Amino acid sequence: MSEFPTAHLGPNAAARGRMLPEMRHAAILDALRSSGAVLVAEIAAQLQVSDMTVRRDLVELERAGRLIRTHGGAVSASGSATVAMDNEEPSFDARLRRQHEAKERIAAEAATLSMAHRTIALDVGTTTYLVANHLRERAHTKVFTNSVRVAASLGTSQAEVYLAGGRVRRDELSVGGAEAVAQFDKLWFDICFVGLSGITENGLFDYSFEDVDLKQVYLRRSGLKVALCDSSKFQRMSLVHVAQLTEIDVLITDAPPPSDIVAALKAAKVDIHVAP
Amino acid sequence: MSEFPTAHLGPNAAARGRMLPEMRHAAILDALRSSGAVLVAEIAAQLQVSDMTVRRDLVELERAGRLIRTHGGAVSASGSATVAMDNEEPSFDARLRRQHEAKERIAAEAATLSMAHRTIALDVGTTTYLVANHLRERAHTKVFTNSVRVAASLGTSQAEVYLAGGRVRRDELSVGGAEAVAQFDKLWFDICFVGLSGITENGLFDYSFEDVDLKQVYLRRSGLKVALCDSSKFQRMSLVHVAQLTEIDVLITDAPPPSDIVAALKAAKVDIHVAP
DNA sequence: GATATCGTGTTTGAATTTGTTCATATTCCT
DNA sequence: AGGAATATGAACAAATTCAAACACGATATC
Repeated sequence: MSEFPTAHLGPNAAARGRMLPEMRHAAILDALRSSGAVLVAEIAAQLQVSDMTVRRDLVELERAGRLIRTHGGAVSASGSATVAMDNEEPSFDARLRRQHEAKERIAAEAATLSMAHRTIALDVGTTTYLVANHLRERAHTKVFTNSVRVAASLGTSQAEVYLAGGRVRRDELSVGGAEAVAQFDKLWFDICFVGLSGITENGLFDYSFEDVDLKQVYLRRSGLKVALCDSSKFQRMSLVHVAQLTEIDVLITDAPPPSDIVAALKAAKVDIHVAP
Repeated sequence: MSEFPTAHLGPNAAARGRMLPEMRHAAILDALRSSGAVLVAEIAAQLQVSDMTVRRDLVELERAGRLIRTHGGAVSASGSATVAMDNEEPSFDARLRRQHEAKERIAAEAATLSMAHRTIALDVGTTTYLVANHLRERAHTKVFTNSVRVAASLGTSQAEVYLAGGRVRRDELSVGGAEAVAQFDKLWFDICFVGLSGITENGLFDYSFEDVDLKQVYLRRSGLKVALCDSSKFQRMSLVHVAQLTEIDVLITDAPPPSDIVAALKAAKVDIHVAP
């Protein structure tokens, strides 16, 4: 950490010396993560800056949605769940915002489609994460996933959650590896929802080869195989080929795909759901 | 600090210093959850504020529908639940606030102790969660856990995280079950940190029988077995007996335990670390 | 090298919160 | 019932906290 003497008050006080705003922000969020609330005066003393500076930091952090300001300090955002789930995560957050409305429509449609099923497999990804939010009130439903985010989100809901075990991928917070595959390959799901990063007439693609193994497990071990794919991903290939079009039963998207993809999907007997 | 020792009334006096209104609200609701009813004077003494302030808090909380005010205090809103169950486990957030400073000191000590080790097993719980925050910068370290919270927290850090697979327990977000046990029982950890909810000369105790299986795995499969236990848990038994004192190597706590526990620990050859 | 820009600290007055006092209302006890 | 004891709420005072405006220094830009 810091090579300054420190040795002050506080558990990990980065004191004295010039300090970049980002370091202060990190310190504030760190304190918030461990105690759920911070006080302006306390932070100011610990970081050796004026109250006003701390307040300006808090304003900025609040605008970014990382905390909620109150009189005298701030409390943790996202309720006070302290799951550190909604923290920066540049990639995931950025992707979540991108095409958000389309993804939300797709997620709602997916939730409707899942109504009749009791064991649901949920892949990793932003769209599937939004699907999870729709399943919160669903009692007597078992959700199987390899996404730590989905597990954390549904961990406070009615649904029963089963998480695959194994190595946790950084940032994406997905679980992968042979162990996870073996664990889920023994099961059978009524329906699965698989996220994608690209679709062409040649099949389905994703950028992370670490997550592909489990996508294939979901597709192999489910009664109804549903792919979720917003319109920005049409005609895009990515790093890894996940599956052929014939390997899915339903594609949920937000706009009609180009005609060649439609033709290929028809040939593969895939239902196309365009979310309203 | 220029205040009283404060450690007189209440099992967990979260007093001292300034306090955000939100923290008071949380404390009130927490007390309400565990005992079903609260008294104005009691809360005021415990939080070191005037009665009037407590009343204003209660007015606010009543308007929000979180409780029902009575003469002299308030009772729980959703009357049905909250029957003063002592074996009931309070919410994660409530436990995180309770004895927070002590837990943070324990966590820092645990982090220091873990320095020399490369594969670390981290149990579920608030104290172990705080330990995780100290491991964020630790590269080339593998952390094994059954806590979704720990995995989410460390998922954006330098450390490598391995999560056990299985059923996710509601609220606590811990993974449990035969699958998880089998998965970790094949491994060997350099050091493990196990959280507790009680310790007596007869051994270690915990609220949740669902989490005990994995605690025992950690203790069975680790080179150095470390228990984390703040001083409010001395002489307290809980639902489940986790292990004998002889089954751990180190106990980290925040204050010297009562003499009979010390004697029993000495007999069991357990190192006692009192975090400064 | 001069100027603009950004971040920070200080001052000031306003807004919010908290503590205190004192009538009034409620509960408890005999 | 009556009356003592206590809780309550309104009003006010004191203490904090907030935010806008300005000043200062450092860095960036031309």
